[in-house]
Amino acid sequence: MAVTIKDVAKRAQVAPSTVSRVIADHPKITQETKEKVRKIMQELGYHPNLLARKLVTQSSQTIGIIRKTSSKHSLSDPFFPAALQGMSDLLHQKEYSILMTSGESDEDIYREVVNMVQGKSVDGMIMLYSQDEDPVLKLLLEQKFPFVMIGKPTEHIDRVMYVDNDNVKAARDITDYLIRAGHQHIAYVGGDPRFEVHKDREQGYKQALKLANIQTSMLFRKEVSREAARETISEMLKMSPRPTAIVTTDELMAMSLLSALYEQQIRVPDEMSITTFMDSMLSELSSPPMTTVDIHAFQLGYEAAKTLVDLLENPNMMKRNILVPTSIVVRESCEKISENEAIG
DNA sequence: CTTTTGCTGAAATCACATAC
DNA sequence: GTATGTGATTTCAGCAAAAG
Repeated sequence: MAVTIKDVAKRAQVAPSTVSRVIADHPKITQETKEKVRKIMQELGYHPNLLARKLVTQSSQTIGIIRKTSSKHSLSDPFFPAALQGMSDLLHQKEYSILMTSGESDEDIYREVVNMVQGKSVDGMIMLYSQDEDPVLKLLLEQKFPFVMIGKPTEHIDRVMYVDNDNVKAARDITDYLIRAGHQHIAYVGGDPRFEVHKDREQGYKQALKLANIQTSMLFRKEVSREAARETISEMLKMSPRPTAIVTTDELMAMSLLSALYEQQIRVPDEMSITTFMDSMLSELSSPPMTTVDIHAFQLGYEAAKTLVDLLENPNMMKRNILVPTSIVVRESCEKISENEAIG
């Protein structure tokens, strides 16, 4: 039999309620009593029964994390571990544990979320994505379940607390950076436009071109794979005028494009500049090292978790959204070009 | 003598399985 | 079909001792 609060109480010659208050560090218990009880807990190897606690408090001290439907790469995408680190950093401080969806399909994930919500296995959720017509979002809103989104909601924006970058501005900035480096023909390789983040960045790219009076936009939407990257690059090489710079939305995409450029013996950055969002070790260690838009994924995760915990502690709190600033990290993958080269 | 402090100890409560 | 047991928490009336 496991040691219970009553065993501790008996041994320490106090009431069970006193032991409970010691655990909670209640201010009305003297330091002396606390020390005595804690010593007994040590001796007996007592640990609170979390199931029992959950039963009475109606809280699991657990946060659910909803990943987007995984392409096979979703766990290798450096965004995920970086954001997870930020979330677990704060959640650990606040003594919450983490429960993550593990499903591969939309249906699996939806079912897992239903289980978490209806089964009350988590107190709140963090969504790691924002997608059009998302049944998961609909469910959370209908059930009035506490959650925070990383990304900007496409609908019900007044009812959702979210943490995001200004992706439109970030994409505009990085495109503008290339324009000011002399590039006139800038290709953009985006992701699935059902996700808000991809829409925003695409829009930012277009805005920058428009502001610079550049007519030709070269837009690609590809999945992340070696094959798709090869296709993209060979399509680009056939274009006239040929792009001298690439903006990508996804770090893994950037790496696969870099690899495809290498295969085609296109020199980076001399013949082709390339830049991406997200800034992990991959960008730092690639060859050449990659100029990136650092979206501060750690901070996105951290702020999302912080907002959620605040909300759980104070359910009536005012709706709050956070924009995490982005910054351009300059490395060797982009180069200035002269007017002549740009035309030729 | 009254108030405050620091506790007591019983009871209600939670969701659910199993026993009666 | 109802009663019971699980373990921790919270509440509440109440008590003894210390403080005012």
